[in-house]
Amino acid sequence: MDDVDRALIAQLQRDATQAYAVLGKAVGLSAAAAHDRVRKLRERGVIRHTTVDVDPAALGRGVLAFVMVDSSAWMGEASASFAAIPEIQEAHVIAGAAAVLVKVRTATTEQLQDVLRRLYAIEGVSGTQATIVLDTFFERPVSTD
Amino acid sequence: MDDVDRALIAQLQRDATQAYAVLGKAVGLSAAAAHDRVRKLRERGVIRHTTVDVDPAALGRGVLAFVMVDSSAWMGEASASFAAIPEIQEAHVIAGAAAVLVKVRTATTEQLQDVLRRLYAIEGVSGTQATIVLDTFFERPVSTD
DNA sequence: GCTGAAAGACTTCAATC
DNA sequence: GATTGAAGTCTTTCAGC
Repeated sequence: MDDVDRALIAQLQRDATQAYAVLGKAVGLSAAAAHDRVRKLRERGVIRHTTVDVDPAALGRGVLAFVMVDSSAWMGEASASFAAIPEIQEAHVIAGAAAVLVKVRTATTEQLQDVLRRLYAIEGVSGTQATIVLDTFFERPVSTD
Repeated sequence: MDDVDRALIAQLQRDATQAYAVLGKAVGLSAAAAHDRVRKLRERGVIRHTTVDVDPAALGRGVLAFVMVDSSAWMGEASASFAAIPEIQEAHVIAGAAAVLVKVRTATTEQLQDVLRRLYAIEGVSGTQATIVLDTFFERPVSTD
């Protein structure tokens, strides 16, 4: 994991459709060498997978909210219960109270309310505090700096 | 934007390196037809770009926190100030108080403290409340369901 | 809007330094 | 590890339906 690897990752985060010849030239490597480096980064799990970034609004998910989910019990094993709600994009166990922070995307605020209802149905959930996002400044890949 | 488009997007979110022949077969289309559909989804901005998903820990960003940034003034134009801090992965203007919610990834909690210091240096910022993530249940693409 | 085929470009591997 | 060159595969385009 040296500076060349980091430069390759930064390039791929920007555009993973680049040909290895172009990618190599950008970091000062031949196509085959760039290919070999990227292959190893994938093998080692540094690069998990290649995906597409989709406009949430185009998929009918224009409303973004963060919801703090309070619970009366340890939620460390409740991952599947949250994953079963497709509107939930992320779920994190947080420090402090026994709580989970989730990132939710819905089409409307009515649907957000419905997600809250489904959250309450999860065993142990005792409360929710939703925070609606008015504007997203940016969402970007993990920095390689 | 029909069910076939949604199926194509779901496939690409899972693995954007698939050949169009494979992609087409998965949704019941020829390679050329799948290619044409995906090209149009890109043109229309539904698919914004193709990227790689990187393990944050491998990049020395193993600590995740969400920070609520309170301010004494309207923060609607402060995007660049947040973007200048590479440890900040996301920044959202939220409803309620004049506040911004940011997602931060650092190597250590000491570095998180340093990010808080840099946040305070932004014009108008009056306070921060950091919430450290103990465990991430999941982070996934926007659902096509 | 889809199919099938052809041309060109890219990935991928082996040999070599 | 990196490079060069060759082989195989995939992307991309276009005429036809």
